[in-house]
Amino acid sequence: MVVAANLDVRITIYDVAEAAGVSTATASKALNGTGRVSSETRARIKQVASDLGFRPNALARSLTRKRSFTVGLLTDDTYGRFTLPVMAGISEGLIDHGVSVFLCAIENSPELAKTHVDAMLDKQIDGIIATGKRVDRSLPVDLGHLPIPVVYALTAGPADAVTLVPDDRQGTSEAVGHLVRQGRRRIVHVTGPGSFRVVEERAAAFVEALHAAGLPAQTSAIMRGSWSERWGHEAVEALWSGTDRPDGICCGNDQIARGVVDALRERGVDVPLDVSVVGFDNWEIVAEQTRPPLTTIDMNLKELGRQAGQTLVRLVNGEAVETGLWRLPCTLVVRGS
Amino acid sequence: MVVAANLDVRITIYDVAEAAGVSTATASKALNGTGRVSSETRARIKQVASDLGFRPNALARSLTRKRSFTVGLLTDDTYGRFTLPVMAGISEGLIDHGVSVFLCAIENSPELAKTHVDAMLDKQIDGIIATGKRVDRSLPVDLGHLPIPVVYALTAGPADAVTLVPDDRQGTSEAVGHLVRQGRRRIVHVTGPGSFRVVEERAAAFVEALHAAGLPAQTSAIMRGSWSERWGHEAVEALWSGTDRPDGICCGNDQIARGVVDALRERGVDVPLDVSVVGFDNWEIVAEQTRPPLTTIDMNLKELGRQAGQTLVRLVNGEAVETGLWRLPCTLVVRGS
DNA sequence: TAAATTTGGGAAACCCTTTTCTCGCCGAAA
DNA sequence: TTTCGGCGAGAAAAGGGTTTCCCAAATTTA
Repeated sequence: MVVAANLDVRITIYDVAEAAGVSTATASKALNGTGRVSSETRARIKQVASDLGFRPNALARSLTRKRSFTVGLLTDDTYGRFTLPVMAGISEGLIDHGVSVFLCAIENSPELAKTHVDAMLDKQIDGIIATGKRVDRSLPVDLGHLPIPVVYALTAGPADAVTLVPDDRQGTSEAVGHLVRQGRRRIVHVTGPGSFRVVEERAAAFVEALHAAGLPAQTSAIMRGSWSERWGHEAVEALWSGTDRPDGICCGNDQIARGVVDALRERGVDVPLDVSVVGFDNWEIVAEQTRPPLTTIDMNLKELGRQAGQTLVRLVNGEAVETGLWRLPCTLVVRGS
Repeated sequence: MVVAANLDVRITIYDVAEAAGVSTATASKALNGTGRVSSETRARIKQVASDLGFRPNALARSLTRKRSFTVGLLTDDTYGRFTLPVMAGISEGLIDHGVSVFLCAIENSPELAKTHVDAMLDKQIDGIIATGKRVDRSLPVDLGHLPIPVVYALTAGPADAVTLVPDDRQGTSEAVGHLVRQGRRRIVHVTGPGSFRVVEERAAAFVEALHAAGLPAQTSAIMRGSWSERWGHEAVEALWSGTDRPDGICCGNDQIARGVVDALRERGVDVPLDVSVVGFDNWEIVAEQTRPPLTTIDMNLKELGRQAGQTLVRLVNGEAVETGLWRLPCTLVVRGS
């Protein structure tokens, strides 16, 4: 049988105290495990609280504790391809600590960002996580002089803050390493626009990885374009119109890789028999639908989000945390290409 | 010149009252536009508050007002293709009302969902928006007996609540109407698994739209499969192995449409010269990269999110709102297919 | 001019919890 | 038997606002 709960009458600590025949001070101490309360009294109060279904009002608690167990999540990425796994990781990593997350989609608008930040400050949030879609761009709002800690994830932050990003270099090494292990010797890098810092980082790592494998690395082996399938097609056309055709292609993202694989198939080049292709991002919707499914690099964004959340909690708790850029490892995901 | 703000010393209403030479009661009334205060006094207090940079502590305010100007957003969709635009719309539609949004990724776990809901209830949220990836599935938590209003968006809700979904029927009509206007007469529908309710709704609307156009509509013109590019390929293969080939294909989503278009191109069938193809979802990353770019149906999910947020606010304000399923119109987006 | 209103503003209670300070009591040491 | 220390518990003061009276002065009405 279901007992009709008095949903619109919240049980307060006064009710608990009265029912247990103690003062609210004692009830509070008993319930929170602070202060000095005899174990019998403590047990009794806890029992009463549980019987009554008492749940403390977090607002009132935050008012005195000056901790709201709430943090803000700022993002300029409504498209969400990168941000969403990060957000999910943050949410997951924080709920265990009883921390809730305010979502703020700021749309690249400084005014909107300020509105959100002010609203959250008024709500006494404990900290902020800033996240975006580009590691080399910062959000259109200055979070540097806030009275609360800020952690940056997948967006540019100041040097004296913690900024979490995927380790693009290590990820690229993994990709090249895989191609080398497949016996590939003529490897090229088809990547995005040089205006993206990750492009140059990965390009440098690409050259380095080839060297490490004892392979020649011409800079001509690095082809920059857009982050699109179209560019994958164009790159293949350019490569196959010459005589020095590659047998391994390391791509800047999965969309380019998809274009490359499609273009190769259309030319009758077999993947992975004739040419091996590795993508980047492990964007499953693209990687799994490619024929054959893409071997690619996963940036472990969910884990990155989780760590961002936990780092923020540590900062809020006053723990010392090493500032600067944290590069989190990427993982090779082997599929069919 | 920048004045160094005392960031760690919050200005309270006591400070404002003292500086203005009035009581806190008067200050509160003046700032909130309530009670009876002379217009000069009101103006003076407002000026003082602004000079001091006073911002009320939302926690303290919520404690007495019993309104926290915070709502919860529950989602089981960490992949986010559908949810993210909805979330962005919610966030945008609510910040104008000074309402912040708690993000809860519940991952299909009832325990996690309950943890989140309890945490938010403790934080005195004013309402909840439940959102998901399937209109015919509900979240793994019962939100029916909560003391606060709940709005459902893109997920199944009880009949006595407001549930917002895209108008799949109208969207399908738009798609078919477009094909008909292109002069197409032999139109088929390549769609997803029959286990999805939207599939059957769209199928029914497809038949209806053909009738309305005076075209014959056999049920054999509806081909159900998976939501994948692969299925698009397979469907084309099946269709073109017969003699009764279509000249218009209405697809269940953009991925299927993409597969269809690719398969047609590989067969040397020209899109849109020989065959017109319409997708569904307007998932830009797919639609724009298809060759030619996909004509498709946009579900206006951001607008749906915005309306969900505003509806929730109205419910929180005690306004009467018509319950049941709200079908929000879709829009045809014409591209090259 | 006296009575009845209206007006502007303040005192105090309230929202719910935590925390500090105080105090009585009991057992142990002197 | 007195003193001291520790223990358990409560009173009261935050914490930062809002809101409900209530009162005195100014204004209107009779």
